[in-house]
Amino acid sequence: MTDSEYRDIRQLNLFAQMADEHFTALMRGAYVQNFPAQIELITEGEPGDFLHIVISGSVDLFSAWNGRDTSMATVRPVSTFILAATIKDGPYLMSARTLEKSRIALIPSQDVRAIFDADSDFARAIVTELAQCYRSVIKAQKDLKLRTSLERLANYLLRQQRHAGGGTEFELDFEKRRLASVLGMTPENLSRAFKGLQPYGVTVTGTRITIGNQADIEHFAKPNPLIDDFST
Amino acid sequence: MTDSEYRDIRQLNLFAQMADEHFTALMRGAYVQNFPAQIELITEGEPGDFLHIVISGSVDLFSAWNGRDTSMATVRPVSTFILAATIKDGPYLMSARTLEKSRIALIPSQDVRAIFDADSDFARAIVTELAQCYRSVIKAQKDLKLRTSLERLANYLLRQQRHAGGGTEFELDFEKRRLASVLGMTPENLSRAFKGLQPYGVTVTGTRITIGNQADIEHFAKPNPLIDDFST
DNA sequence: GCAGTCGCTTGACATTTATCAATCCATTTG
DNA sequence: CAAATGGATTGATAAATGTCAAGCGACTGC
Repeated sequence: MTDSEYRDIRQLNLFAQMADEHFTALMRGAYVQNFPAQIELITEGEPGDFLHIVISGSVDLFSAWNGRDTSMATVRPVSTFILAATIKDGPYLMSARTLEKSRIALIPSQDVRAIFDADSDFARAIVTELAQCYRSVIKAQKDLKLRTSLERLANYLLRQQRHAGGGTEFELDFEKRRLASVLGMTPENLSRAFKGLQPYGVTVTGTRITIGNQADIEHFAKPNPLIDDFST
Repeated sequence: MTDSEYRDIRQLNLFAQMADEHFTALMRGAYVQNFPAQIELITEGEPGDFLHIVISGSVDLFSAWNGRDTSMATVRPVSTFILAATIKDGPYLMSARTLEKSRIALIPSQDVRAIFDADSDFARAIVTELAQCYRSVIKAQKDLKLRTSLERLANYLLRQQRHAGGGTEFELDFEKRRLASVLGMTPENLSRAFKGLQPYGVTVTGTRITIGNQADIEHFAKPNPLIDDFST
């Protein structure tokens, strides 16, 4: 692990406040590996032996049942994933695969649990992180249960726009087939949904989105902080 | 609060291991109140000033957007709800209403956060509880995204059957309109879904369910521990 | 450069789910 | 007891969403 990677990890909310000694201990036990694209890092159901950190690249969390599968989330650098399985010492509930060439750090779950007991700042950070994750999933659940696919897409675009700086033009940050899966629809339907947003001034060219009329699309999407804000 | 209620709360996973002194301090600051049925205890968006504990009765957690609403979960005695808002010191993401006459304890969120810092056993219990909650929502999300409404109902019935002891006959534990909302469908569709399960040996009389052919319904439902087991 | 691959789009169609209206049925209430 | 209420059911219909098949277009690799 390079010094700069080490510092990036140290600056994550999860690790920022803990004692140097404990952070060093965690990092000493960590493995860092480079993976090519499309490698399955984790298979759901396996024991959650490692806390994962994406240092670079990106990772898709997905799940399968009865021949179907769905993307649950995308993890981008620098952040951790599957903290809950680590804490509960339970099986992974989601599988994970690299979307591109990625660098991943693996910290043994045992170490995380041991240092949780020894470092109260780390304990507090873990609690905050878990609460944040929980609330994110609750929001996703509300999005799914309360909105149609067209509304989900519209609100996704507004979130993405804000994330990209708020300009009228921005890029989708992943391929459409996976966006469709994240939004809980088929790729065919996503195509049609983009067309369905044209009357509200949304135009799409490849991965480039243009919001032609901010008021129109917002009036349609009705974004709500209790569903769409990252922070709350 | 009666002695027996006090003991019931003490025995919750969240409070079982903490120091007596700290538990007593939490309880000293708590309010206990009786509410009639159909009272809105919490409105989403308000600051999460209290950790709630259902002592008796039951509470529906729900959310609304753009004129629609959906039940997210039902809380039954004895357990806590909206721990995450308490921890994050953020707004409630869900509203809560009593389903029947209920007795509720309210613990100021500040107290919870203060004692979290002072009692490492309590801190550990909170982390475990949050991880559990997170994983439950992930499972609910998989249920919603990977299954049709008929499949969700079939798996719900199997879970409920197991929860009721595993016999061929058992009772639904809440009214159908709300079951429909929890499962993400309309009451009309739930009615039809019950009919749709008849070919698999499921019969319904009021709130009483009979599983006529265990193998048949399981073959259709394909329950999966990573979606349907409470514990994992 | 060109064949092959893969993702995206489109159209036709099927399935699933929601909506609306009417009715049934059990429970409550006067 | 009768009327009223509210949930449950049913049927007819509409809307949303998925499936299948075909074609387009960009990128990849020989």
